[in-house]
Amino acid sequence: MPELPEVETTRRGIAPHIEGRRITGVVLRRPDLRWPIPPEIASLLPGQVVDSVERRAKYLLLHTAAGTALLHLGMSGMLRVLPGDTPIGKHDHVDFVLDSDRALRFTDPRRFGALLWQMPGETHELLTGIGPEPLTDAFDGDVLWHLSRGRSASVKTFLMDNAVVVGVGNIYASEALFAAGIDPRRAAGKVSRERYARLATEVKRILAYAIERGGTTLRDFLAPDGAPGYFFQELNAYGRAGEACKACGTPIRVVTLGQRASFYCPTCQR
DNA sequence: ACTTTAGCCTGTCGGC
DNA sequence: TGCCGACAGGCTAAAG
Repeated sequence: MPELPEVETTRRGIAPHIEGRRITGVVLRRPDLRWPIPPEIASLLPGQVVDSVERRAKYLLLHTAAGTALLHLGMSGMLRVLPGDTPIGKHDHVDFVLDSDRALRFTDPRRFGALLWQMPGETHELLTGIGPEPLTDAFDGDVLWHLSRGRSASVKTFLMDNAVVVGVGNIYASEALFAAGIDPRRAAGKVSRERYARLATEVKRILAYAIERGGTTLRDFLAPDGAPGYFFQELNAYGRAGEACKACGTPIRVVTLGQRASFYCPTCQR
């Protein structure tokens, strides 16, 4: 399930093959993803050169002079650059045919992903009102502290709120709270300024390290070149219920917070 | 007006 | 072998 590091890994994998290339055709095999694919993509995109591939939150943005294609991988989405004659699989929903005799192929078994369109100068409404990028200076402990005052939701649910900071999903929220020594069940409004500073630092450190390691592979995720992510081996809390805490040996516990499984060490996290 | 919660979308997997 | 429930992330609508 792609979170920010997996989307960034995907961006870095496809960008060298996409940027500066011309899209010669678009094949839409299934228009019914998370939202319907805007049909104008099939007419506007062919002939366009991809100027750059950007990531904002968990969206990938393919910029062209005619507009920008927004791609979201959902839970099971994958983007790969393949030889143009690669046989079509059951869940291969979109091909962007390139002038390099290859194709950028979007595969998504569960179809929670999306392909949307943004005209030049516009910002898609899904990208408005979302929080700062966690790996920029716009995100720090004071942002968390200020926004959290008076909030009764758990600090983990708060950290996963896209209006607070983007790209921190279930896996990395659990890991960052473990690293910061904060109990995920604690009310967001009752976490101190000092502890939020630590939390923001850990969010940045863990996301950056996960990107360096090629993301976390759980179930479906593979980088565009087919390589698995190796951050999985570094998980200290996520998915380790009943296993010994790597720091103190206490069994890791799991609770449900905001409809999400949340893993923590009852000794190290307070 | 804002925060929080519940529901929905779909395929896979484990258990019986 | 086949069925059923649980689960996954993130957006939306409803509730508080």
